[in-house]
Amino acid sequence: MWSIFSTSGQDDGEATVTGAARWTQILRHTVDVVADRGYAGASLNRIADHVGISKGLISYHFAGKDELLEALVRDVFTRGAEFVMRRWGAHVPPDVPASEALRVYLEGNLGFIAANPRDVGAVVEIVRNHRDAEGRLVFGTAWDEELHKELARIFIAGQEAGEFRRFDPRVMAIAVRRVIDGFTFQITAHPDMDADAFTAEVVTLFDHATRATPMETTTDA
Amino acid sequence: MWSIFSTSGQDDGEATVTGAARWTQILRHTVDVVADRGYAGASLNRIADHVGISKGLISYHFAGKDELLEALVRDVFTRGAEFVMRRWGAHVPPDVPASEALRVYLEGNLGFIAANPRDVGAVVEIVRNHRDAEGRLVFGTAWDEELHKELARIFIAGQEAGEFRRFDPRVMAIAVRRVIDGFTFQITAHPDMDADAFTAEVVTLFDHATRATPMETTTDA
DNA sequence: CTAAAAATTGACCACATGGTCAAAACCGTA
DNA sequence: TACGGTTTTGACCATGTGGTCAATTTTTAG
Repeated sequence: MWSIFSTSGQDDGEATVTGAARWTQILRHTVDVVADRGYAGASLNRIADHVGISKGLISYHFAGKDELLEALVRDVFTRGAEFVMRRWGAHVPPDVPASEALRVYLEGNLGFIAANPRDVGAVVEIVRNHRDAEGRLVFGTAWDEELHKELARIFIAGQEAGEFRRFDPRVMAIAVRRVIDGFTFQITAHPDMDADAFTAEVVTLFDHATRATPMETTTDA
Repeated sequence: MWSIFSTSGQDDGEATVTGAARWTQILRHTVDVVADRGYAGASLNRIADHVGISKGLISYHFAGKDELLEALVRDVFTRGAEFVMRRWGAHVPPDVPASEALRVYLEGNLGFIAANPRDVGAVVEIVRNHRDAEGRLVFGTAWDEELHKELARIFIAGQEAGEFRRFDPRVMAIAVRRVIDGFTFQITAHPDMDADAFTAEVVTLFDHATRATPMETTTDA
């Protein structure tokens, strides 16, 4: 699970302590700039100004803007994966019912977002906008594909166990991911919202959406 | 309903036939460029090249890039509203059950997207990215707010009628809108997908998500 | 204390951006 | 044909972009 990037933790190629600190500092400020000026507004100049350093220094620590953004995405993603896995390990014994797995998945993801809204916001912005020279999304497609496959596995397991009704796992996966990402926007736009209440609503929503109705609990079609 | 823009139909300020034709032509090509190069990749130069005219001519027909993008959004939005309203009028007699209203809402929206994926894709791209000089989203917030309110009305009606279970109408509205917009991305990434099947799945999903379970059909808490 | 290494600056580059404008081409019509 | 309005171009502008690099400061180690 969670395997788009094979990286483990800090992939920060900086040798010295100073270097690593700057590296982190630049990433943190990049998050801020992207989060409140958007992908298009996050120029190297603006980021440098925001950090309080010269633009050249960014180039000293990162090969180019692409690498900076990639590092940002990788960093937040890795932390998110750790966060979710920690919860998973704590709450999910082997062979849990799929509905439990789904609940933990949702709570984990929404929990991480609630705790790091700006970071996740920046990542979403980048994933949704960063393109190569030919105009193809750099992360976009593969990213979604991976996350959807992951969820689909949970759904299929639940359907085979008769726990979930029959539905297209792909469509349900899209719905779940879309709602999760939507939460990022919501919490950004309304920072004072009740994240736990939102989470509870979403969990219930998808519980109803997936669970087999008593009469449908039969075997195959 | 559907009232962010008070405009009715073509707001095209062009007096002559030629002018109106160019106006439309530029908008159509802008859709194409935004749809496959993204918001950031849609420069006036690229749009002009794509149309086969000089950049200056765009400025002749539109006061600026902002106005061009606004016109684009308004145009597609208006057509979408008409599309949905037509279906509504055809299929929805007064005092329909809320579940029917929701179904028609979903089918209308997804139907329009399936019929005009690139146009809607471009609009989503613009709405999600276009910012003013201070970095605030120009459409983003108000846009969502309006659409959510609309859906919330349906949900509240359904809950008052005992047809829907008790849930936060706001959260459900967010979920519905997120899934609808997600469909735009899906159909863009996989143009050969089965839109009707997807629609059916989504309708079922939200039917389960909203409908009151037999035992819950009671009155208030 | 000194010399090498690391970190940092600021000037610079080629290029793209949105926007302007005078000149030219096009057009209907008197 | 000549006029007047509309349409269209292409050169131009100020600004911003990502990126480079020699020169400089700061840190580290011998």
